[in-house]
Amino acid sequence: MLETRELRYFVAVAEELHFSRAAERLGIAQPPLSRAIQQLERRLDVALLERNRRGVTLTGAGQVLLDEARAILDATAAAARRTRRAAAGTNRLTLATKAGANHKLLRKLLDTHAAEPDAAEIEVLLCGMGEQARMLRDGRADVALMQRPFDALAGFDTEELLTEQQVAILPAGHPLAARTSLTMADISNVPDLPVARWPRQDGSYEPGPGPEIHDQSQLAQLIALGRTMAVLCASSRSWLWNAHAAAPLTDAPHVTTVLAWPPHSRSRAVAALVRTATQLQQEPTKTRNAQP
Amino acid sequence: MLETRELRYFVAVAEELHFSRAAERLGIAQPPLSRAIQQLERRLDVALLERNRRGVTLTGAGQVLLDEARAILDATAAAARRTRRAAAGTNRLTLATKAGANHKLLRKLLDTHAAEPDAAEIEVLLCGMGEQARMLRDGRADVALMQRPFDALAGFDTEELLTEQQVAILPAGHPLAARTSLTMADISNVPDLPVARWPRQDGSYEPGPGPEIHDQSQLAQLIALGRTMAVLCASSRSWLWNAHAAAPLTDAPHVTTVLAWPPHSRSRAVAALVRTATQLQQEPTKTRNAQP
DNA sequence: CGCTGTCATACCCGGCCGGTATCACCGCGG
DNA sequence: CCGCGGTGATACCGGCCGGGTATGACAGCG
Repeated sequence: MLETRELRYFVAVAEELHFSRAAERLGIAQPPLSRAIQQLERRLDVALLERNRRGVTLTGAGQVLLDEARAILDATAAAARRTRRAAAGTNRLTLATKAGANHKLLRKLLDTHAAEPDAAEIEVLLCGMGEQARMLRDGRADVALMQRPFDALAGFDTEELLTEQQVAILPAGHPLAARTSLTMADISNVPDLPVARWPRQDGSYEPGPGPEIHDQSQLAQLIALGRTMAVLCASSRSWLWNAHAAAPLTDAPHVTTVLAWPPHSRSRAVAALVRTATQLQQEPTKTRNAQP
Repeated sequence: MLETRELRYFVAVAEELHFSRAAERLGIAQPPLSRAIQQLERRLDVALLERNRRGVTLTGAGQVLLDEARAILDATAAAARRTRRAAAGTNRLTLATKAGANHKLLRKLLDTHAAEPDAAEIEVLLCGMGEQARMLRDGRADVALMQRPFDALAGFDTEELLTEQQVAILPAGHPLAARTSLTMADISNVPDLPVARWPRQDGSYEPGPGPEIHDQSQLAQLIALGRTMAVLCASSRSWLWNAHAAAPLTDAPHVTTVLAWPPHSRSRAVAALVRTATQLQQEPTKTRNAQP
């Protein structure tokens, strides 16, 4: 059976592609690390690394193990955290959500849930773009609000909460802001107003003229200054400034906000919250496409 | 960081609720096991087990860790198996499917995939009821055909392939077999023909008059003998005997056959098969609700 | 009040994990 | 051609820890 320590060592080497640096990162000396990796390869009877002159490369099998090991190490950290939190307060939940998104929906979910008998106390954890997945995976959160198709939902159970149109957020003074509706064609390649660029899953940005966005307050500022525009779900209207204008995008894909949680979670508290959310979803008229 | 060994030990104790039996199962003596669990509890600073007079019970935190640990151990076994298989043949896939279901769909999927350039060689692994999930989780399979809502799809990525009606499979001579369509009400509580009972996720059976079914051949035999009937998806017609009859159930929920795979799988071969499956799904006229 | 069955404690031993020192090898530059 | 720096592998050693045996503490029970 693979030991956690071996996986940790292997991930370090596979990421650094350098034994000495990996050893330093792990806080051990290089020879024991070499030996540990050799033992791992012997026990699996698989070549994981190609030792060339000048450096190390991953074999195909090594790449597979790297993916698997990362997931296992995340799950292990998650197990420890969840166990500790279960011991601390049995009726507490941590909900991760994008900072600044879905004010109303979140408010409604929390209010409705709090009204239930024996409702778990819910701690809200605000995190940056797409960080919710990591929070769920490593056990810092029990449940998260995420958005399809933006967030990576692979590996989680989900409950759909709200589907809404996307809108373009523009500087109030811009000519396009006068329009009552827009299309993707209208907003692409506007010379003086490039579309803002969000980070991808890995944190990198695709090339383009627009500014690189890290969080919502920065985006709001840049739009207000007339430097960029952004495409967001309709409920983002709730945090608009006076200097902002919003126009629906008729042909942009709809965005679905979902409640997500780790699939093997059998927690009573998560189940209760999901049940609450399901009921919310069945009477969506009050929140769907709500206008400010 | 939690070690695999500790998790293995804890799972054994949590399942047996008995140190000596758990130690025997693990192939070690009882005292080291006691010590290991104590160390685990000390390092987590959490009480996992309640040692009463006469036996052991799990605390809430212990229950949480049990769930997490089982998932981690499965993932660890999966990692080893997948790594070994990646090393053995880089362009091979194992597909798990229910024995006897979806002949045509599977055949079409395999044929279409084999026609692709650089197609991975696909090994088909037939397994019993709901075993596919375990096969995927512990790395014996890379991809599986499963059915919603019967199979537990939590934690997997899926691609829908085929949605079909359910049909009642009856002994050919039975009066109900003459009907061209049936409802759930028609077949529930038929005195001389109780509905067969399938195992649940945990392998147990819910109580009822019908026989307990383990596999499809046994079911076929029992139906042919006039001892039971069963409700299955329409494509099951393809394996019917002369002694069988099938009638569509107008009000039974539809069954969707999906291709499922572990969410973090970044394998080229899985991606290619999924792409093939997506294309199948886009031209569904030939297979959807296919009648024999 | 022993007897039984439970888990915990005490103690010992061997293996392995990690450290230091060193080697083998390669590329490179004088 | 020959050191030199830098790579990972090897050799060896010491301490810790995981595992074993023997035994204890304690509760239930006849």
